[in-house]
Amino acid sequence: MNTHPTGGIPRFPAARLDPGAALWQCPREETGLDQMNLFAEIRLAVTGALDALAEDSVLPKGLDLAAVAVEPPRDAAHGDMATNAAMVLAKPAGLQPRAIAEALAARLMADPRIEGADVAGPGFLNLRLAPAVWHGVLRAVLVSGTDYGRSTLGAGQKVNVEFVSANPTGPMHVGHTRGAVVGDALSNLLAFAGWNVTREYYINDGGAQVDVLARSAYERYREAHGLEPEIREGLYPGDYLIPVGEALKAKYGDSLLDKGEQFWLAEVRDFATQMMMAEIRRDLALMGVTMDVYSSEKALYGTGEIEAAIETLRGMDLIYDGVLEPPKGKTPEDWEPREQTLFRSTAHGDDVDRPVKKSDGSWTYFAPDIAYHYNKVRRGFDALIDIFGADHGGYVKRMKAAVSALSNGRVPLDIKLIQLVKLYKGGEPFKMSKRAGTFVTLRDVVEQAGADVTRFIMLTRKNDVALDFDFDKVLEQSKDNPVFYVQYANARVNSVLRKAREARIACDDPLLIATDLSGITHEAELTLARKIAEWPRLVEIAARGNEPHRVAFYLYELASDFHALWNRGNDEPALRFVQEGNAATSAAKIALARATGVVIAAGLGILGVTPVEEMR
RNA sequence: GGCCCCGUAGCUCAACGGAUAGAGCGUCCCCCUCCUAAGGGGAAGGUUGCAGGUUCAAGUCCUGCCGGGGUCACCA
Repeated sequence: MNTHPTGGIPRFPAARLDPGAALWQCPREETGLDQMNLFAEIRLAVTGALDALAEDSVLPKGLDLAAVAVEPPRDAAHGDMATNAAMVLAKPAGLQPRAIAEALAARLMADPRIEGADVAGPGFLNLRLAPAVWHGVLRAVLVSGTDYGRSTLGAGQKVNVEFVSANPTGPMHVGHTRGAVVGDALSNLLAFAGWNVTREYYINDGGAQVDVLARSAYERYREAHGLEPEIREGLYPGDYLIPVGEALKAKYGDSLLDKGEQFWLAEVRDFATQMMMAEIRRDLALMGVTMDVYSSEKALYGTGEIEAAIETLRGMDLIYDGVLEPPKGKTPEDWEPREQTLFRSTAHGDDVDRPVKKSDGSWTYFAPDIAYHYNKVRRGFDALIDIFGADHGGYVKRMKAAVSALSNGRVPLDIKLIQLVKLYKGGEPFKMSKRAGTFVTLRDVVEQAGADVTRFIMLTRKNDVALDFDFDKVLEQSKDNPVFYVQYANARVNSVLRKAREARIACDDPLLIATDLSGITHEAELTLARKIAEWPRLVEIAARGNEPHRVAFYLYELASDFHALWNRGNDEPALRFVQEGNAATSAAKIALARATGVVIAAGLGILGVTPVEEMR
C-alpha cells in the first residue's frame, strides 16, 4: 500500500531544499526530471495518465487512486516497474482490468521515459524504462551525494524515540546493546526520511532497585575500608561496584561507616546512580550512540507531574478505585482481593484495568511512566516510539492506552520489542563465567567485535526475532559475513577510483556528473543501476514501518549486484570499471561504481557504521 | 488459562496485500589459479504449522486450532 496521509506519494525535489541545490544547475537528463525517487516519479506518470483517461471519459471521473501502486516486479523478466492500477480500478470503474490496462499502456507510451508497457498476468501493467532513465538516476546520485534518498516523508514532524532506558544499577549488557543499536539506527532513518527526531533515555531512578544499588554500593564502601562486605541475597554482587565503593570512600572518608541506613541511603543512592549513568553514557558512546535528552523518573516525584497526569485521566473518568479480578485461568497463590486506584485502560484497548497505586497508597511504576509519556505528549511530539525489551511485552497495551487517552488519540505510540541476542563463539553457545554478577557486557562485545560490526549484525534481523551473534563469524572475512560483504563492496569502489587515478583517468564527482553515461547498457550494469534507484523508495518503506533492518538487507542486495558485475569483469574485460586507454568509457563505468559507493555510504550512515575504504 | 511475539527450502533468514514465495549456508555438478581482491557459474530442494474466512489477488489481513518463546495485581 503506497498510501500516504495526503493521499498519494508526494513529490520530493529534495535537492531544491538543499543548500547544495546549485549543483542542479548541471546538465539535465534528457527526460528533464529530478528523479530523486524514480518510483514516485513514475507513479505520478501513471496517475497523470489515469486522470487524462478520466478526462477523456475512458474512465469515470473521481476515482480514488490511493491504492494504485508502482513497484519493482518480483521477477526482472517482467520489466522494470509494474503497476496494479488496472486491477485496483476495475471494480470501481466497472471495466475489465485488461481494458483499463491497455488504455493506460497506450497513454503511457507517449512518455519518453517509458519504452514498453505490456499487460500481463491478472492485469498488471509492466513498464520498461528507457536506459536514459537509469543514467539519470546515477547522475542524481552523484549530484546529491549521500543525500540521495533523503525524503520529506516525515514532513518535519517531531518524533521522540525512547530507547535503552536501562536501569542505572549496572553496566549495559548485550540485550541493551541491541536496543541501543536499533533505536539509534531507527532515529537516523527517520531523520533521513524527514522527521525531526529526539533520542531520549528514561532513567529508572525512582524505584526500589536504586535503593538496592545503594545498599550494594555501601557494602563495597565498607570493603574499601578493609571490612568484609556482606553481599546479602537480593543485592547486586557485581565487581563493577567496587570502584563505586572506593569513590564513596574518597568522597566521604569513614563518615558513613557504622551508621544506620537512614543516614546514608539517599546520598549513596544518588552518588551510585550518577556513577552508573556516567558508565552507561560511556558505553553508549562506545557504540556511537548519543542521546539528546535524559529524563529522570525520580525527577517526576515531588513536582506534581504524576498527580497532574493522573488527575487529567480522572477528569476523563478513567481513574477509579476498585478491585481487580484475579488473572484468568491462573490465580497467584497469594491472591487476595484488594481495593486499588485503577486506570481504566480497557477504555483504550487494554484487556484489564491497571493499578496506578500500590496498596500502601504509593505510586506503582506505571504511574510515573504515565506522567513521563504525558510529558512527552505535552512537549509537542507528533509521534512517540518506545523501544523495550521483549520481556516488557505485557506492558505495551497499557502504555498505548495511556498515550491514547492523554493525547486524545492524537499522538500515535509505536512500541518496538527487542528480542534476545544469543551469543556464540565458533558455533558454540558463549557463556562467560558463571560466577554471580558477571555477564556479557556491551563493553565485552565492542572489545571483541568492534562497534561497526556489532551494529551491522544487530540490524540484520527484525527487532522481534531472536538474533544469533557469533563472535567468530561476525569477524570472518568472507562472503558469508554480511558486514564484510557490504564493506568489501565499498572497498572495491574505492579501489576502482584509485586505479582510475593511477591510470590518469579523471574521476572527480563534477566530471562524472557531466560525463556521457549512454555507454551503460549491459544488463549487469543496468541491474545495479536499478537497485540504486530503489534506495529512496526503500528509505520510505523502512521509515514508514520503523524498520531499520530493511536498510541492512538492502545494502546486502546492493553489494551483491555490485560484486556480480565485478566478477563478470573477470571474464569480460569490457565490463571492468577501468578501461585502460579509454577515458570516456571508463568515466561512465566509474560513475556507476561511484554511485554504488555513495549509496552504500548513505546506508551505512543510517546504520551508524563507518564505511571501510580499503581492505588488505 | 488470558495476552503478546514467532512458526517460510535440511539450516539461518527475506519478501510495503501482488504475478512462477527469494537469498546465503549446506548438498550435488562444472569452471578458475586470474592479481579486479578473501573464489566464479549452475542444479536440486516448498502444500509458507493446520483448517476456515475476507479480497480481483493472502506467507502477509480476520477467526479457530497446533507447536515454541515471553509475560501475567501491591517489581521497574
